[in-house]
Amino acid sequence: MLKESNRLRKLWGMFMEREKVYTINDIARELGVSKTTVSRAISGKGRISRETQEKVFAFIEEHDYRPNVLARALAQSKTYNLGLVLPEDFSVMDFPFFKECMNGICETASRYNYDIVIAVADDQDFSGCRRMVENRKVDGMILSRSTVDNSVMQRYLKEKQMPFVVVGPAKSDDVVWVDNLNREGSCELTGILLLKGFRRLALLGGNRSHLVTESRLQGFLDAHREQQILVEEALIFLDIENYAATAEAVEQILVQKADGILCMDDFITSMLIGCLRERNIRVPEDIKLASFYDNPQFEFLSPTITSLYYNTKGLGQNACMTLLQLLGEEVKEEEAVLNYQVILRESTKQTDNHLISCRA
Amino acid sequence: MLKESNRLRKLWGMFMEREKVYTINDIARELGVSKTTVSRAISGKGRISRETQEKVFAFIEEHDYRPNVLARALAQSKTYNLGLVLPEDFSVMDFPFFKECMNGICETASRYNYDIVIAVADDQDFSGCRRMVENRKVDGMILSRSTVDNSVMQRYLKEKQMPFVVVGPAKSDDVVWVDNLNREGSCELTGILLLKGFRRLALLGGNRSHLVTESRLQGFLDAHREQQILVEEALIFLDIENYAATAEAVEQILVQKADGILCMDDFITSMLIGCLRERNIRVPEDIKLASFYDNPQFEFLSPTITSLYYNTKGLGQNACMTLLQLLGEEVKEEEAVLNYQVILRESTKQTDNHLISCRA
DNA sequence: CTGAAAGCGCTTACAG
DNA sequence: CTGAAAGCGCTTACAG
Repeated sequence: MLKESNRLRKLWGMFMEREKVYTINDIARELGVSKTTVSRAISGKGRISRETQEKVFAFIEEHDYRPNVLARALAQSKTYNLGLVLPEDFSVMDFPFFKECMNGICETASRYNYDIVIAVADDQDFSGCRRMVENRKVDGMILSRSTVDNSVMQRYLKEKQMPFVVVGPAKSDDVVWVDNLNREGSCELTGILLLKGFRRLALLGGNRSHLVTESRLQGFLDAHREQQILVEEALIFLDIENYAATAEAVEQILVQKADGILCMDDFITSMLIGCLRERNIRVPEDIKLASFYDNPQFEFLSPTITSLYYNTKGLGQNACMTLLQLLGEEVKEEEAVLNYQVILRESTKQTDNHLISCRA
Repeated sequence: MLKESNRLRKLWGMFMEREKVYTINDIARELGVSKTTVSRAISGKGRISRETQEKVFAFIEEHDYRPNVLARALAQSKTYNLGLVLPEDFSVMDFPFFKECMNGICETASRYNYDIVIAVADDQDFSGCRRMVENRKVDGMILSRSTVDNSVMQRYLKEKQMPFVVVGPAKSDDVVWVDNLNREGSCELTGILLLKGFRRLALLGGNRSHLVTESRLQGFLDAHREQQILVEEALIFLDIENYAATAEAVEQILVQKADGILCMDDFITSMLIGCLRERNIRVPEDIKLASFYDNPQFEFLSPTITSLYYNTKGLGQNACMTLLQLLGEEVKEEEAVLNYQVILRESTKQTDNHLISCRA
């Protein structure tokens, strides 16, 4: 094992000398100024003459000097790292969400010269999160949307006075969070379907204790209220969490003669599609169908599914900006607009063609 | 904006005093020893009496002392961070791979008290990767499998003498990499199908310049050779990268009367399923089908797909261990076994029932 | 506007 | 086995 290890290290030229790496001391010496001055020139804090600053900049440029972030971190007791907590397992349907969100977070973080450190953690086991806190590896944390409750972890972070932002709806009031406009989006999608003439829309939702379920339900009701169309209570099915529940709902939907089905998320949609296919019910010929989240996984599906598109990357950016603000960073950019877009596709087609309604 | 920022910070009690956090100096003073001694007790390096060490440990335990990782990092010029480079975009089919792999990496890293810092980067734009290097935020890097070539980034890392490990097949010899046993797995799956009586297996593969395509092709050939069965060249289709190519291959496959189709990856599988469905060709009644990677996305698919399962989490763990070795860390645990498992499901069913062949 | 000095909290030769 | 001291590369009152 040791021999192997040495072989590998040699491969990397670990024993070769590295190129000279400058420190603030070197610069000070070369330029005949104090390192205080150099530090000031770089940070831009405190008074400094234009001339001196330019001299320093020139040197930095020429020798490609980069301040040692570690040293700065120690001096300022700041790490310039943000923690990103991801759940250990999540539904296949949620992958695109996490990836997009992460891209947004990384992009914004690096713009402020912060890095993202990840931890896999949930309420059952947040040792990964705890390590970060105890080792003081991060200045703050982003808790990415998790289906399961993580209030224990949140309490821990509060106790340790570690600033954090939650992506997704928060259960408690004194938690900073960012989220998609679930209620508004749901209202928009429902509204458009109502305008298209649907009168007996069925709604399939997940666990009723999840806040997102509640928001989307409210949006569904809002849209009906706005257009003064009565909601058929018997067509609202919540707690749809498995295939059996979906099948049962489909049974009811057929009996109640719904003219369209709205699924609150893509997990439900995928189960529903399976159900309908099994019973040889065709979409959109026999029944129309729409989903609340636009999943790339359905790209190859036939028929294509009418759905809501959310700006998930923007959500990640906002989460990151919010956290940076908490940390006292001066955030200069505009918040990303967390809009949604209804994308009409084949699954709700009647006589009209593709039509895109865009709320800008 | 500023006001808002202040409100948020108050929310966090940033202005409250934090609990006393001990330093190595405090311990030294309280215990009446030098901080050198305390440092030695903690690190276990150098000679130290049992008695003293225990005294230090007791104090640490009682006051829940944690060394400041930043300070240690500066003193040792080590960050105890590993970079994980992810591509900006990847196919939906690859999500499970990345997540599993990441879980493995994180798990191993934290066991050695390292953290994972992520960067989104590829050859087109690896500024995220570059920032990490320039800011010296990490001790080494893991480049996760990317479909596109990232040799420019690799050259950069070599030049900067930043140790790295590639997950997936490497193009060049002097690169350290870990990968699934693609050739062996492919041979195994093919072999089992041949044993089941298939004689005219078609093979659908992706870009022929990808090493993984080559490995899986070789495995396919190996299996035929082992059982002395002739390979029908006309049934091998490479460069299947879009729906049109898939459709064309299907056309040929029907003409050539293949009795089964092997897809090299799940992207191809999903296109193939679409194609077959469009032409009303039933699986497994009309033709059998198997895929080289076991994707949870096909969970709900009917029929279920016979496929190869890889230990992706183990792959991540190995990648991390390999990197830690490169960094001179004494890796004590066993390498995870990178096995594969052929999982027979409905899509290749003939008269026999479910059967699982497991190579342990 | 500039600098000397102390400090951030560790590690590590070196000397005893 | 233990300790005084220098050092890691920055920042930041404080004094000029």
